[in-house]
Amino acid sequence: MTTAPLPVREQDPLGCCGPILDAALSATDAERLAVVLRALAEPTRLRLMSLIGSRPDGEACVCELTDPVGLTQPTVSHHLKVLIDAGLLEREQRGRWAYYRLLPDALAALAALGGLLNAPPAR
Amino acid sequence: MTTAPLPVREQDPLGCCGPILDAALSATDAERLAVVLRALAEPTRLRLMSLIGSRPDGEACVCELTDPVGLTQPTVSHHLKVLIDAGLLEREQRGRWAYYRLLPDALAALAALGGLLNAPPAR
DNA sequence: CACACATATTGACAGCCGTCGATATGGGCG
DNA sequence: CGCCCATATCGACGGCTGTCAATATGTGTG
Repeated sequence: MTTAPLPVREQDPLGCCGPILDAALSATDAERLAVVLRALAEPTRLRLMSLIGSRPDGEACVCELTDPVGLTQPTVSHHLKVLIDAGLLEREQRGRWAYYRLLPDALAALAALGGLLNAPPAR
Repeated sequence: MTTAPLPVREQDPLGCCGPILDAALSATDAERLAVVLRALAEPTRLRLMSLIGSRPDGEACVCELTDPVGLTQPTVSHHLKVLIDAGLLEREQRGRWAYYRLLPDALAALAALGGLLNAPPAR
């Protein structure tokens, strides 16, 4: 009891935890990762991602998103652009509408991030 | 070619992808997740997390962190506090030094996030 | 071509955030 | 107790960002 064990490391001491925990992140790698995380670290954008991803066909147009998030159309378009620039969404114009879809990386990231919802800050 | 397949969904159409992709995120859940992501969405804080996590004993004190990130001690202390408030780090005072360690959620999150480093934005 | 509709862009403004120097706090040592 | 060292807090400043109203762009329709 004197030493609380490290929760994951011990099971697989050599390289189980991905590049971030094996060696210190370089400044450029940290910036690259931060670009993606900055895009996700905003409640509205998280909801947009979730709204798009939870559609049965996996896509949505702007007009279907403004209402659920309760913001103006320009603001929603702005957020979608941020997500596209981060490499998380793709845009496809079909007729008058623009359809947005999650890219594979985004799917993986959101699936992984879901785990954080079950564990509120450990006070 | 006409329809690019969704990369993950098709393998397991019902609930494979965690809570975020199964149903639209509520405003409060989005805010809860954003709190954690805001803390991680900063290059310096990512490097601090990585530096701490990649230590052989899984912990580090402030004096060991200021040099690698190249910032002043107050700034590093500030970042560490942000990470603690987000429930990602724990602090233990031992003698004159304060040792920081990654919490289990942080370990899981960083391990998952590592995947994003291999895939630059899909232009 | 003129119009209507969906979306994108622009410009402005308020609030948040990363950084620093200066200073306070807190623990060990003589 | 008085000093030193490690860390935390404070106050200030500049830059970034989320939001909106107004307007521009683009796409189908009559």
